[in-house]
Amino acid sequence: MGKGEQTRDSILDTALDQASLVGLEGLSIGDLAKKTGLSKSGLFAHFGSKEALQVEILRTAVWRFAKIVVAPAQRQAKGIDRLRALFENLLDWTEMGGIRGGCIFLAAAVELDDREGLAREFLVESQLNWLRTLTKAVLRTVREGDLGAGVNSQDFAHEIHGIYLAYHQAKRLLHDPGAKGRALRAFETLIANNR
Amino acid sequence: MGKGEQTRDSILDTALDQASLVGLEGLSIGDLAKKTGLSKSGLFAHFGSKEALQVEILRTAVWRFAKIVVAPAQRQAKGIDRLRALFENLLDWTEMGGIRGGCIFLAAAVELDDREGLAREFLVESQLNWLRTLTKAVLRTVREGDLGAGVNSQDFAHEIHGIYLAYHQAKRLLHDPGAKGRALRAFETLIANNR
DNA sequence: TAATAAAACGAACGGTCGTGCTGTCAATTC
DNA sequence: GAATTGACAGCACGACCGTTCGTTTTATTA
Repeated sequence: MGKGEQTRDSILDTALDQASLVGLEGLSIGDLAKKTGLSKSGLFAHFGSKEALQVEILRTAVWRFAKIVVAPAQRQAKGIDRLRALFENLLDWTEMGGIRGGCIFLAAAVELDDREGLAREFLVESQLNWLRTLTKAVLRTVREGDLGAGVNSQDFAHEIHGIYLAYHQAKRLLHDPGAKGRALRAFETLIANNR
Repeated sequence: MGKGEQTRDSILDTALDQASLVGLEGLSIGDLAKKTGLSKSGLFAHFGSKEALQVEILRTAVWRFAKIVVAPAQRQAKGIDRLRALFENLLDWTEMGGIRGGCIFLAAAVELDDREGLAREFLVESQLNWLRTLTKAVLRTVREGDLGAGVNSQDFAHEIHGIYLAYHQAKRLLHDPGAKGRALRAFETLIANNR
């Protein structure tokens, strides 16, 4: 790995963390340069535009998400175990990934939903991809017999996603200590109601 | 109502809409002045600081939410009808309220969750208040016999909230035309599973 | 209608924003 | 070890940021 690539990666590490705190738009190149010990123009040259930087931040996040949430779950037996692993990994993925400001995909979702451009397009594709992964895991769980044959896998995936969203907000905005317990409970109830 | 108050209200109408599009921080006073036909300093004098303006925007949103979502539901019979009215009003409240950028409480939640200050405090109080309203409606539904006695009203309220969050994201980020149908289905399934 | 108070304006403040351009220094390649 | 490429710094740009000030216009009250 050449020098440039190395610097670029360390910029993106810092940028991801920072963007989770202040948002993709709120993030400033000057501030990021200060935090990484580079000059503003030196940092800027790595990406060429702020939008490109934002896309790369999202790409970094996707990569980390895959490593922390998806990959370990694939090592579980297909069916309910794998689905549960996906969900439980999801709950802690930002902490595991060293991201202080919470799930950047949720932050970006509300920040970009009215904008247009490459960052939005990349985010939409990522989210669709995640929902597909979740849906597929549900479908396999049905096939394994751990969920009833009448379960609509897509609806089910969205319900799991909703539990995550509520959990995330309760934890990060309301500082609700019961958030995680409630999320786990909601997940198990959802499973139990659809056996 | 004096002239000042009148102007202030029309500023807040525009500001609420704009903040829903670009966020509470992304909103700029100069741009807002242009859109309302005022000078920057003239507008600024109404609030004294940007943070105060943000709080007033949230207050405006709360007021409108109460009028569109909560008040009509109170005219329904207590129990399942009222709970359902709350949920269904919730799904369309931003369109009904003439807010183009989606639910500002969700946008503000991810924007403010790492900040501190009056805006964050106001938002937390608002969200807790909404969850209490929802919880109370669930509790009454249990008492009316439309939900089983074993239902944990607080958990139940959070699950409804989660359905809303997933719906909102699917609609606004993914432009999923099936979002509303799925949300209504999820709600009814949740009710049916807890009778 | 005159006196008073409220509302809005215009200009300017110090800062920061994203983005160029030019030069220099260091790393890679021959 | 020289030549070439790439990484980064320094400086400047025009634009816009939130905020303050003193002044002028408009609305309210006596």
